[in-house]
Amino acid sequence: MKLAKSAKSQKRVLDAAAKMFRDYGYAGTTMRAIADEADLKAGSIYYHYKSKDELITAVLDIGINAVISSVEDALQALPETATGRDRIETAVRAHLSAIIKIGDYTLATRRVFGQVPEAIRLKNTKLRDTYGAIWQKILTDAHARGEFKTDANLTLARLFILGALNWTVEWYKPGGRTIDDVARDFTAVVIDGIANPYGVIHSAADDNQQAQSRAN
Amino acid sequence: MKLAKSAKSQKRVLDAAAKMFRDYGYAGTTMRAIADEADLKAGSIYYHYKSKDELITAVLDIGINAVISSVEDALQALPETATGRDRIETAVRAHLSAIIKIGDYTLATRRVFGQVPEAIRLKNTKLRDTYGAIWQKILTDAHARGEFKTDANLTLARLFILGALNWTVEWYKPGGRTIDDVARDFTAVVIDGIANPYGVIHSAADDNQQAQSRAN
DNA sequence: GTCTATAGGGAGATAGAC
DNA sequence: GTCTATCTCCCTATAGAC
Repeated sequence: MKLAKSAKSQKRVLDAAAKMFRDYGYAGTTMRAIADEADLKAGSIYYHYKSKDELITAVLDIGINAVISSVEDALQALPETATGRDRIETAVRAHLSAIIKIGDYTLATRRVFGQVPEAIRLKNTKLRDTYGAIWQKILTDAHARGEFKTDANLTLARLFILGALNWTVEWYKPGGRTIDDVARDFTAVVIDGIANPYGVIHSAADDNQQAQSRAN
Repeated sequence: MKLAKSAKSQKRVLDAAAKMFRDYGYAGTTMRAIADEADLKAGSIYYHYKSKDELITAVLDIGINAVISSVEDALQALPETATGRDRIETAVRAHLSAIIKIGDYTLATRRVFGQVPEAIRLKNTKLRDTYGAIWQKILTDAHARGEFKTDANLTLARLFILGALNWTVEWYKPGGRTIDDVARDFTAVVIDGIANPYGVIHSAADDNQQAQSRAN
């Protein structure tokens, strides 16, 4: 699909805006800086966007929406019988994929969210709640199926998961660990924990037995 | 300990700065706004701090240092024999305590870190690495004692923990859940996971077969 | 220590040429 | 569609009175 000239430079402006907002924050990003990055002059931006507020709104919405739809699509592709573990791992993978594809937007979203004018923030908050609800559903459904501890604190678990996921955008870089690896290990921590299920049997002098017994 | 007049208004300026940086970001916060919040005039701030950069540096350092020393102190108060679980729960509790005491600084730190001039950011990065190292040590020590799964991905666990902890400052408010509750449940998720250790034994109507096949 | 006044530089946004 | 030129406003920081 070929883009018209207008749509093409509009996208250039949007990409540039995401990158600058990400690095310099909302107020710290000037229309001139965005224009430079997008290879045109400041005045020309106003042909595509009425104001700086309209630009940041677009960036914020894209950032969160991309993650939401990536995760939703991946979940819907799963069979009915998928377990909570399957769903968590799948959702984490989709979350990371979205970040890689549009990390500038996602990072911008996370970094400037607390700084934009209130009206803009409120609009975007609904989308964030939507994303939280997706995770809440994954957890409560699996809990209802008896997959989790009866007394597991699902709300807290969700907050931890979302916090950890929000943070991935700060450290996950393509080229290192694969998405699949991260998603698997991430899920393992949340689902199984890191504790040795056989209890502490170690004693500094003889960790041989330990290694053997743990190899089951 | 009574503070001299100078020290008192210096602290007022600092507190005001933390609050404004938190809400409006680095560039979005004006010296006038800080002055208003601190009940003096913009010009007077320069008697206490040479520049806006010096102010943000002070706020960033306080924000991260308070968390570091709170956690370090709490860990040192533990007996030698404390397990990884003890240490994690203690560290989480100390982290949350610090946030409650100086949440404005902690939030400011988290929110503006990505936006300050590079020189300032680099200086603060060392402190952040220090904090990461504290957690890494908790995990690797406990792992060496055989408390964790042999193949547990400690680096990822650390990133998970730090991400989740960084996020607590966005949702944890005094008056709701107690710090002790959050710390306990947080630790439970990381250490034990949320999975039902007895396998899936529940059936909604009759997903028995499904449960059996999953019980391996 | 805190004030007022202001220098000097950029900011967002608009108008009109091309 | 994009440019240049410019309006108006507000920023950081300084100087000197009190």
